Amino acid sequence: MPELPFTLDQLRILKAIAAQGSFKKAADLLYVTQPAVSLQIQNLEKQLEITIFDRGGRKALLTEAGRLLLEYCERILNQCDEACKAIEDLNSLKGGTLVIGASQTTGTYLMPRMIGLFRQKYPDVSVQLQVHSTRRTGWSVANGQIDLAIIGGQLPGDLENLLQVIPYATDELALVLPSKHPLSNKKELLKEDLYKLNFVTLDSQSTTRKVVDKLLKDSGLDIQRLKIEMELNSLEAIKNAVQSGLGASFLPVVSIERELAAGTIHKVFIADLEVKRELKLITNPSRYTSRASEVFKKNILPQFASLESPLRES
Amino acid sequence: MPELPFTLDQLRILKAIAAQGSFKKAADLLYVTQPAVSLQIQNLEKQLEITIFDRGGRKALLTEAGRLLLEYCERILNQCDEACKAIEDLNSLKGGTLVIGASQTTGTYLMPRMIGLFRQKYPDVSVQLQVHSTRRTGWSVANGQIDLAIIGGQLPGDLENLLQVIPYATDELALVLPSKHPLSNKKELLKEDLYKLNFVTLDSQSTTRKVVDKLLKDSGLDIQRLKIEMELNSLEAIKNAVQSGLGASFLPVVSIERELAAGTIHKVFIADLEVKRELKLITNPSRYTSRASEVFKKNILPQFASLESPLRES
DNA sequence: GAGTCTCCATTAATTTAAATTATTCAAATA
DNA sequence: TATTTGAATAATTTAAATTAATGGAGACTC
Repeated sequence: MPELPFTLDQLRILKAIAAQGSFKKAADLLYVTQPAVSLQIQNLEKQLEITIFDRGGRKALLTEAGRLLLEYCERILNQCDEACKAIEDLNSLKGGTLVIGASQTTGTYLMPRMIGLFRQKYPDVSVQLQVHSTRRTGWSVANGQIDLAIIGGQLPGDLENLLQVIPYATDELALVLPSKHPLSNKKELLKEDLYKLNFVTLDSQSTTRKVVDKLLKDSGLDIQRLKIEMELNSLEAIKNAVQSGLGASFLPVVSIERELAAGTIHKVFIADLEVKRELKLITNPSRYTSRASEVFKKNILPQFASLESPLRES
Repeated sequence: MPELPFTLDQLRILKAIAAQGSFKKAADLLYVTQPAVSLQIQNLEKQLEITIFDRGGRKALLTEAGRLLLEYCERILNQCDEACKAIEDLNSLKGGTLVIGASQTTGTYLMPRMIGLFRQKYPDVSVQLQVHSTRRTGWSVANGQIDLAIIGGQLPGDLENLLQVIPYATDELALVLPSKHPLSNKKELLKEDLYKLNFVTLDSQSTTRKVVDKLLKDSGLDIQRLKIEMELNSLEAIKNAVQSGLGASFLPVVSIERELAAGTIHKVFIADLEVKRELKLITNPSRYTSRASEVFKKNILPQFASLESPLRES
């Protein structure tokens, strides 16, 4: 790899002299002294083994070699300016990309609203949302493919230490019934009532399903006795199934806001049982945090966080 | 004019690290120490207020900002390389332009051969020949529009001091007669014989004409008594006129080599009279001398110079 | 899982380079 | 010829880069 025979400063000086037609004026323009300019040009001429300026008369005139160099000089300096601008844009969030990871639920119901708000504030940052399993999302954050993510499940142990995990919000998994279900007008059910219901659930691989199962089990219920009508792999499908009267389900409240308002499904409380899960923000502390990521974490997330979230403080 | 937030060296280092995936390897590649690389990148990051590399693991990975900068970096460095190559080409005469000035005579009969030889040796240098009066050529050399010139006449006094004038060759202005002229078979004429001839001459403005007039006058001839059949402004026209038997003329020998060989015109000597003029090389010592000009002066001109020329020495 | 190796960051000391001031030189203007 | 303006030069000061040595964190070895 060859050494560079000139510096950007020298090119800048060359350009200034060419524009001003004088070493002195160029020096004034660049806020340096005239000898500094003279020396830099001398160095440049020495290194390139060419004469750049005719210093004959009152004005400094370009030689042929000087004109040739000036052409490249202009192009190079323009590229530099452009690079600076691009970097500035990136810093001021007028560009760049933010990659957000999320689980199915948050990715479907929460993230779109967050991203909408973010894009409203920073329309020039392109945002990419990657909806994957908790596990895969965790790994993506670990190796830098994702800037930050919201997950609802439990990370594998090794990732737990590697990543920064901040409790972000509490997501209630509400028991919902078809609106014409006999139990749907009751304010509160007993745990035992659950055994009378037919459930439409997520498939058993899903993090949300696992969370629900664990909570029900922990509260003393025998989940084997619960009747599962069908297992679907999409929350939307489950919602439709419930609305169609096919059964009950535990669904994240964020996913059924519209349906609850429209009255097409009913949410019922269960005595002594709250099915809730912690949504957690995960980031990779050992990796570079982009401005966009920083801003998203500081300004956007708190607006959607529940009251208990540590993010509320910032 | 804003200060530049980075240097070419920094960009070079950035590129090397990105290519090698390691600070150390980049340092080795660039023949500098590792801390030098680290510091340069730190400065770059500080100045641009961005993080360029993820130094998390074993490898140095580019951040988004880093990738953005690298793109510009490559473009800028490419331009720099191109500029270097262009300058090198210019230095090694693989490019550039040589502007040569000449009077009518040398421009028509001498220069084309010289330029041919030059172009044979340096086919990538474009050569421009400007045929003008001695006066105008002198001024063009003075203000740098012409790199070097061969003139046959006398420069205005003010230019004489400003420019470097080197005697280059002696150009004989031979007396030529139509081949069927009664005097054309004589070996030598007497000065008085000139009064018997009809002359076809250049117009009285021309330098060559003035030179001839002066020499004849100095040798004791009364130029008023010489019969001038016609005045033409082109040597070629005069040659044709002589060949057609319209009269005699003093013509530069270089311009009539072919005609003498073919015997279509005759050259005759005059006793006690040599009509000769000095062809002079003029250059501008206060101006930059291009490589092409240097080479032309040193390598090409001597090959066509007469024995007495100082250029023969070099 | 302890040790070693590799790689990046940091610090201090030296060296090198660059900018500045002051001065000289040259050319153009009056 | 005297005066002014611009560029080159010399010497000092100042800043910056390099070197060398140290420290720390991850990765491979046994």
